Amino acid sequence: MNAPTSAEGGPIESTPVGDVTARVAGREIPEATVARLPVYLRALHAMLEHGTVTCSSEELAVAAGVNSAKLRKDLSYLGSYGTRGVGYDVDYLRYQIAREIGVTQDWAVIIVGIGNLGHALANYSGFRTRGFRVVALLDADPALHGRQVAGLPVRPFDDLETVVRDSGVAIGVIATPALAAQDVADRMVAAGVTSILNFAPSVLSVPAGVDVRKVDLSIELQILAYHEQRKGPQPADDAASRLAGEAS
Amino acid sequence: MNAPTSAEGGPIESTPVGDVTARVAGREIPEATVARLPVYLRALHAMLEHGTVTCSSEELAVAAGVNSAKLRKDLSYLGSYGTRGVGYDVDYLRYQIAREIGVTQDWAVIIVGIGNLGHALANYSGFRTRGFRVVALLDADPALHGRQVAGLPVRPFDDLETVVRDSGVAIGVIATPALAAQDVADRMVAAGVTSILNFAPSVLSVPAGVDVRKVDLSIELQILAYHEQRKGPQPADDAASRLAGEAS
DNA sequence: CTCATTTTGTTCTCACGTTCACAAACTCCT
DNA sequence: AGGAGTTTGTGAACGTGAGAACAAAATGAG
Repeated sequence: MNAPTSAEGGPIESTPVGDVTARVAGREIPEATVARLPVYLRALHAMLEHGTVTCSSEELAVAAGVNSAKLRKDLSYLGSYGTRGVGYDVDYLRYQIAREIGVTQDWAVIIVGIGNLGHALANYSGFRTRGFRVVALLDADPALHGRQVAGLPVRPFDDLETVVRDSGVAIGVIATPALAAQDVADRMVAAGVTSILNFAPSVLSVPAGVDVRKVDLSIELQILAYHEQRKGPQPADDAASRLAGEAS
Repeated sequence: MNAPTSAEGGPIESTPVGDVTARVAGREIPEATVARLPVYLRALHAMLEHGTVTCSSEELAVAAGVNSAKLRKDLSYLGSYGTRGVGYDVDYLRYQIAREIGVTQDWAVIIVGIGNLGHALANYSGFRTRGFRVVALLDADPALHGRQVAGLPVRPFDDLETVVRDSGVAIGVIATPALAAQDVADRMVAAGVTSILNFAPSVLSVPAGVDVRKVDLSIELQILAYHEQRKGPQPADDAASRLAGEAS
């Protein structure tokens, strides 16, 4: 009754995109590549701090944990920023990737739900250093209002619309319990948020044009459990059975 | 110098798997399907709590946020647990998926790195209710040792081997800073851990046979930023420019 | 200047994942 | 009992992604 419209509650998949193809034509970057660009970016950052000026696709591929052919193909979607026979200029490539992703300027981010996880997210330094700036922490619980977390005061959830308008927030992070997530998402969308990172274990339905990405801790563990179970039946509770594999 | 051997530090991809194909033959579940099974499981759980006894593939698909054809194909890899013309028995299907994933019994999990994130993970109730039991919290910082977090004492990192042996831990969670992550992973692997969930922003290299899954908060945000940037050039900092997209 | 060497950018092929469409199978109504 | 109506399970078409292999371009030696 409350949810906007639209099906297509893409959990990890992206939104349909649609007309973007028509606009730029030939500058479409595959989703799989987009997901790897931040990894390359981080590797390049590390190289810069290490003083490395130039690197080959092979070196960067190793640092990013991917195949070098895949790396080159990924980079080719951005343009030709390397020099044959030489490699890539680390700083130049770093800038080009950052520009393509859009993290050359800061993005304003709000976090809704300042529980344990929200706390951790607010304090996560990786945001600040990667082009994101947390501009507001919101929570529905009055007991939290005014308390300082990571240098910011926790504000009432009803400040949402004001914050979005004043700061031009486009990205919202949901760290609430599952039951509240859809309502929070609806309010965010209504306020003008067009990208949502959802940590709550629930499927969000949002209108087309709004991107939702989901991070689910227990799902990750369950995927690991599946593979673990296949390796060898070791129920984890009886410690002894683990030895059966190697030793004897 | 410290890292074990093996390349293939699969970030999200799974391990090579290898001989498993030969062992069971015909019971291989595609990785993409494995990643969705926990979502179905959660939806079924919700239905059970709601008192729903039977559901169609369409209903479950909507609840899980996927296409119904995809859902049916996914379930078909497990076997034929539905009834044509009727649908699926919610509780029966829930059990079958849980069994396939391997969460009918509890898995012991350890968390290394009890900072803000480790704190949040230790308190995350989703673990306990989904077949995972946090058996130990480890941290290298002596200042934390002995402090109670989520009902468990923080123990020295050097207790790792003891804990793994005593509890038969197969799954380790890394919530340390990036620099420590590889060392922690190495110690975990040496101690017998064969599945790792890595929250640190670094590429881990582990031997074949060890699964690593990575959760990277800033990467998720960067992917959102990319799509956000494509929607319309709205730099987020200057709030006014947000209007420029449509008008004029 | 020419040639060998290095490393990128790209093409081609194969495998995987998604979606459609439909036959098989079950229920319910007459 | 028979037929209409549902809903599953699956075969086939289609699109996307991964990896191998190679041509193009740059450097450096002679």
